[in-house]
Amino acid sequence: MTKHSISIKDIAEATGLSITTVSRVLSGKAKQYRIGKQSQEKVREAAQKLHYVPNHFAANLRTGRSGTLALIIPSLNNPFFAGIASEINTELRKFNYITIISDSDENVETEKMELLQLTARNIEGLIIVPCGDQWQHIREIQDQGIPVVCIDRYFEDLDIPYVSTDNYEGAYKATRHLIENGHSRITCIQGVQTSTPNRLRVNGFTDAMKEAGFDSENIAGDDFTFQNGYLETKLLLQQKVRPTAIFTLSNTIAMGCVKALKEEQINVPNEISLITFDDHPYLDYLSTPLSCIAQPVSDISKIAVKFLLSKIQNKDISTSQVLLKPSMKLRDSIRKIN
Amino acid sequence: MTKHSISIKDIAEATGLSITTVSRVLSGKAKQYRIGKQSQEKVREAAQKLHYVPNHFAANLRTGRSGTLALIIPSLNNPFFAGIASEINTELRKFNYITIISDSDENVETEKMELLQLTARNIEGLIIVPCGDQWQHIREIQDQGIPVVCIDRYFEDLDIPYVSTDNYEGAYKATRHLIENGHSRITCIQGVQTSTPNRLRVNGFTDAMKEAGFDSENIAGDDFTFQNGYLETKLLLQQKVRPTAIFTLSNTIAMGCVKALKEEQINVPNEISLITFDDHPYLDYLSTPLSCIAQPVSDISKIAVKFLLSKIQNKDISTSQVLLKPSMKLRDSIRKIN
DNA sequence: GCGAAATGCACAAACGTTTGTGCTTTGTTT
DNA sequence: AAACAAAGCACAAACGTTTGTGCATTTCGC
Repeated sequence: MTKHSISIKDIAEATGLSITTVSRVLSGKAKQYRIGKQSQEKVREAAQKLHYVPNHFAANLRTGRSGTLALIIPSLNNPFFAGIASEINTELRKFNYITIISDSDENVETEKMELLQLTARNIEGLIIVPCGDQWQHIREIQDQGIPVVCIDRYFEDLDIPYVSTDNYEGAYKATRHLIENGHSRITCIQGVQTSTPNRLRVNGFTDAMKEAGFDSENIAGDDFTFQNGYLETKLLLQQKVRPTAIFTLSNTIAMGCVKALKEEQINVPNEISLITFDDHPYLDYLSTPLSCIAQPVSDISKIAVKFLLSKIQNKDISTSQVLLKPSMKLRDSIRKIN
Repeated sequence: MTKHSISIKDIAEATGLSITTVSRVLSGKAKQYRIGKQSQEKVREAAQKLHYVPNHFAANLRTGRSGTLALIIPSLNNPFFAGIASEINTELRKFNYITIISDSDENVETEKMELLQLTARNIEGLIIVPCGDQWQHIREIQDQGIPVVCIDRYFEDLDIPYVSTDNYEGAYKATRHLIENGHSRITCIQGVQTSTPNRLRVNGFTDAMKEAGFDSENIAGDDFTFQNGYLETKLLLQQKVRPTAIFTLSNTIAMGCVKALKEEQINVPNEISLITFDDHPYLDYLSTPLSCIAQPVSDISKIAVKFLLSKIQNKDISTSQVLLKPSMKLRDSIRKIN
């Protein structure tokens, strides 16, 4: 019904003050520009009564600041990323920012498109879980003066800030745990090989295996997907000598693996032990509750937000790079063998 | 590095054409305003070379159209809603809209705050899963001329369009299925009582029970949460006469229920059968794969988008209200008893 | 070749804010 | 009472687009 949404001009007319004054009161600059108490009161009252809603577009056109931050993740359907999104969304709201969440669908081209769209909307900062090994377009954003923070996946040796898990240690710990339980034929099902986290996780795995004097070459797969986990496990089970344990490098891979194991009627952990990267509430209720390396999702998100905001405010361009310690959650998916 | 992001003015200078012409070419109005082929070419070339990125703020200030739609859901952490969000996000991108996803955290006040924020950003439409039984603020948005579509949860007898599942039928079917398998002592664990879907689901349950001549009063709980499912199941198990089957009205409730059953070492389905509303990939891999009433999430999302877009384009204010048929997915959580 | 129609483009206003600057009024100091 | 500082406010430009209108120039029918 409201034909024309009301502007500060309307408030100016209603109060008999100037547009300037109204703007200054409403944007909290009253003190700075010495607007009298009474005028302030009048303005606020009128704004209330007229249901004034500021037009961000006009304000942002003028100031260049959009009050909008962007979050790009590979997939909202992945509970791990959904968790991050939720956390970051609520965290940023506390600081009066609105977050535009984009789903790159694990596709670098989509990621680039999104990024273009987002810059057109003058985002003031970006938190991104890059979905490929390309970083030029991300770096470009940063070079345009827009603060960027990578989370989960990141690029080593680049001056883009990141906060992630100590993937090497997580994988090393998981592998050690399997070894300590008597396993020596362990297969690792990995994700995208070019991604840093995957590389580090694989390193953790192979180092632990080598240290123990075991074959560290049993690495299969090439994608952080359900399908990959499923297929690779299927293949694995057709070998003459099966592994005694599988280490999957993500929750999606793990679920595919579980599906394959179930289809082949392999009992976990009696026939094959299983441990995975990433935690999820559901893991507790699977037919065999799955042991895992849990990433500190909440901390990662909060620190990423902190980095981003401090960069936005201080224009502090020092590169901050942090790795948080993962924790191991033991459930019932690992059997001790002699 | 790029000191000052380049505008159509820069392109105008580069090409020797006027700002007007550049604008018209770039916004696809070249034909309409009879801009010559050559000029068009020059403009596009320059835009390319200068890496022109349009400033939405300016454009939107002028046109009033923001290219932004909003989606409000109760929780990104709920895979059911995350799925909807993902679907809608990608669907809307196809139409060159950007979606702002907001998480109301199952809190009406937050929902209202979000909505206010969003109107300030001139959203052109809203898809919402309302988290309470309050509708005034939503209705207000619609009255402002902004198309609104409710999904999943909605308000009966109101002229706000919605697309959801036929909750009554889903619940009725689930209950019938239990009854046909010999169950008569069935407890239903419900969610928020004031919500329409919950009410209809309960109706479906009680109608099926009454029809069969069974006690239809065994309804517990009051929240769509894990905790509620957990607690109510715990209480349930302390009764002298336990139900032979449980019907949970959401995936979150189901998981809480599963946790409680597991703690009390109740075997599903041997001791108690279980069926739930909402599907999820994980359900297949639980210790007992859970039978469920699956909602057509993808269809719901797509139809909602369709409604919204048609309303935006045609300013068609006819109220569209649709209920889609749910499907029953049988897994291994229901035991046939004599 | 003449008038009319079609083609190709530019002027300038407008969208709703923010903000540097400057004008008036009031208060304070001597 | 003169001089000056502080308080309180308004003017007007600017942000980067879009768009109604109008002025040239070309094309065409005859």
